[in-house]
Amino acid sequence: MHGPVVRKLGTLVNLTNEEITCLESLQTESRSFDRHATLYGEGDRIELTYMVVDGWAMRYKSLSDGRRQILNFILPGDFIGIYGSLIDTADHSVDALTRMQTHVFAPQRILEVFGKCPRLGAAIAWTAGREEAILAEQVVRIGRRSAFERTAHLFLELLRRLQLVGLAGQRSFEMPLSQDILADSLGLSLVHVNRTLRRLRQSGLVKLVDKRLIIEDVDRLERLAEFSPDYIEASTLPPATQAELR
Amino acid sequence: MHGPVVRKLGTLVNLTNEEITCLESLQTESRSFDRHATLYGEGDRIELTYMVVDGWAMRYKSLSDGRRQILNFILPGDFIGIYGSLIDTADHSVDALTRMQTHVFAPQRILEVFGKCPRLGAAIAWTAGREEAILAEQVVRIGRRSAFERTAHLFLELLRRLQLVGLAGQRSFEMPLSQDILADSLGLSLVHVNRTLRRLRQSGLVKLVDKRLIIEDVDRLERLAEFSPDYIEASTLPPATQAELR
DNA sequence: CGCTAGGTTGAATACGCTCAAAGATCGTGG
DNA sequence: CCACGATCTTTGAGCGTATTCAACCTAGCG
Repeated sequence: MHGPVVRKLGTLVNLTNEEITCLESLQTESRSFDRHATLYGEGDRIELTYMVVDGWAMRYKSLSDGRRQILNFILPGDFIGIYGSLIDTADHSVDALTRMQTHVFAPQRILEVFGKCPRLGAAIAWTAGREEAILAEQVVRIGRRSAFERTAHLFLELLRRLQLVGLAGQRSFEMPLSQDILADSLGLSLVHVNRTLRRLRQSGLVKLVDKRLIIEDVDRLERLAEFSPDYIEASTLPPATQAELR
Repeated sequence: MHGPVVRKLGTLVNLTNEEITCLESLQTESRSFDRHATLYGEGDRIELTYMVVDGWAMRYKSLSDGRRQILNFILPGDFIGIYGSLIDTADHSVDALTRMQTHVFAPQRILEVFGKCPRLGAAIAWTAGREEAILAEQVVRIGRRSAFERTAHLFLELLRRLQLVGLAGQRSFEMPLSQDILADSLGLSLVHVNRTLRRLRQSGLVKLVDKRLIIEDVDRLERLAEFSPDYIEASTLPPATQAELR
């Protein structure tokens, strides 16, 4: 069984054995983190790149008076610090939200992959593009959606992203997020998140059992939140690139 | 005199003549757009990449009921559709905010540059990373700052970005944005933007003459908005990459 | 058993929104 | 060159969504 990274990149291009070997060359060293561990903080030099095998993390920024905004959530299959070879100090922090398991390597290793396995390199670059698309959707969510829509929309995004790596069912997934964390992601107050969740529950749209989020009617919630999953899934690399990278 | 792209990339790496030639190979074909022209819309195939020589544009998403959120502003020196070789349909739209002048080329040309002039390629890739950093800052701005801080913060961002390409003075620049556009960038209503601008004016922080924004006291405004320009400027490429790309 | 982290609820307040209408500015055609 | 329409700005009034403050409840863990 392959890890979440292979699974995710595999939906994009059919990885050859050589490419899988190439990817595995990045997976020589493992490192795990406890909940609340800080992988790196604002201003730190970025010396390492991580591939997340298991667990959740968050990328965030803090203001001096304690306000905090979560930029996005990092899930299994995601990379942390891919831009390490291009940017030397971090402009945000990354904390583990659960216990995490990762592979670590030097950022320059990515550049080597581009040379050796260009098609795999393209798939990894695509990953970076998708990350930007997720960030863009986060801007719209916070800027132009109501608290109700925002929350629903985030849940649907998490559902889809987790499905892509085989960690969510048709309509449910483990969600290790406190309301406090949700608030800082959604740009809302903790109290208002609590009330919004209640509304979502009372409308029969979601159920929350233990830490598992169950979406009662995915279609209805998608319509309500005007959610479209295009920005998450890989269609394929455009034909031009496919040809270019042979 | 070189264009804004050379100027911007030049702050990052000292471009050799060969690299400048390499960059100029992307500037063979020009195209200009009228104000309000749509470069591409959500769902369109991305077939071309643009380098902006002059004029402003915006990247935005719309909801079905007419709500609109601007993701970021595109200024001279910026690229549009760099991910063209990786993503085949656009998940957002790009409209010209003023008359624009650009250079166009096929997305795959970027890949060629990576091969021929790797250091220049790295500088262009850095550009993409910076774009993500700007988007991240937009998330924080909208999610966790007050209307007053938001507006001030955006103005400072625009000042710095324009200074980088030589299009702003020490404390002022041409800003071709209506309040309606500002509102959709800041996640506020038009009316509230108007009132916020008045407050900024009455506090003696900014002045708006014709379409020129003058920041009365940049330091004070930066402190007030908790603005730090690190995410905009190039420090340098990290040493590891410099070595790698020789 | 007591502490801490997280969840729930109420009450009062405030920030920003909507609706509405009236000026100002600019480009264009008569 | 002026008049007209279109676009953009300004202001008032009332409202609503989301915030703050505060308290209490619950579960898990040492």
